[in-house]
Amino acid sequence: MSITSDILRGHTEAIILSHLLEQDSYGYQINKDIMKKTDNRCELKEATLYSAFRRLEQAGYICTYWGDETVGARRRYYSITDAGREAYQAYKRDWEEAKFTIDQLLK
Amino acid sequence: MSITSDILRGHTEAIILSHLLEQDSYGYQINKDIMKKTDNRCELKEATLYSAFRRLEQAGYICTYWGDETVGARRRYYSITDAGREAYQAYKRDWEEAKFTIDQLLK
DNA sequence: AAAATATACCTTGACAGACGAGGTATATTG
DNA sequence: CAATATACCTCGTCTGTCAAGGTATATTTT
Repeated sequence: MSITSDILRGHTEAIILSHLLEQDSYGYQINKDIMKKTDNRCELKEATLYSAFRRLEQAGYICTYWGDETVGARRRYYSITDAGREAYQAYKRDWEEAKFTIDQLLK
Repeated sequence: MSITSDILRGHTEAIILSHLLEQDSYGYQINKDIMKKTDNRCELKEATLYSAFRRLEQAGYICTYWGDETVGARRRYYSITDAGREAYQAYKRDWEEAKFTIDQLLK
């Protein structure tokens, strides 16, 4: 059983930011890590992931740089900014409150 | 602080079904009740509510009938069906699992 | 050596749900 | 008699997800 798009929606950016709190990473790796962390219950589709990266960069929550791979495909790394860290905390508060509120309604 | 549309998304139908488990009700009342239950943290906008009613009816999860008001505006009542009750239980399981999964990702 | 798979990036267009803005009608209150 | 509350509804816009497609390099399998 996997999480539906409509429930996932609104959490994508927070999930990415959370991941970048631990360490800089790149698209393909983030994708794999999220699946692994959740035993494949949650998969951010590539198109979803990349559109979220664009929004996060636009908002100044992440910045990017190319890795210096000498072998293999090039990697675009993402790094969380201070504004991103603040945004993450806000997202997290929203989530805690939303959980409470939705629980109130689904009795 | 109120819950964002994107987090709410995917829960609208479940929230309505949950409400109808208690008793038959009509749009305007459901709207007010939800706001009251959540101290105005969650408001289903009218357009959102009515489009959800259409989907739920289409799916056979609710059925409707007109109230027999002798005074005041007419009311269209909604009633949950057996299929609706089952769908609600499925929604609820999804929600419990989604909570767990998202919590895993937002550390 | 060729084919398949894995790693890694990306874009385009369709789709669905939330909602702002608008509309209708009746009853009550100031 | 105007304003507010109750009660219904539709249309069109916006936004995030994702299926489908593309590129390029490295490794593994046949």
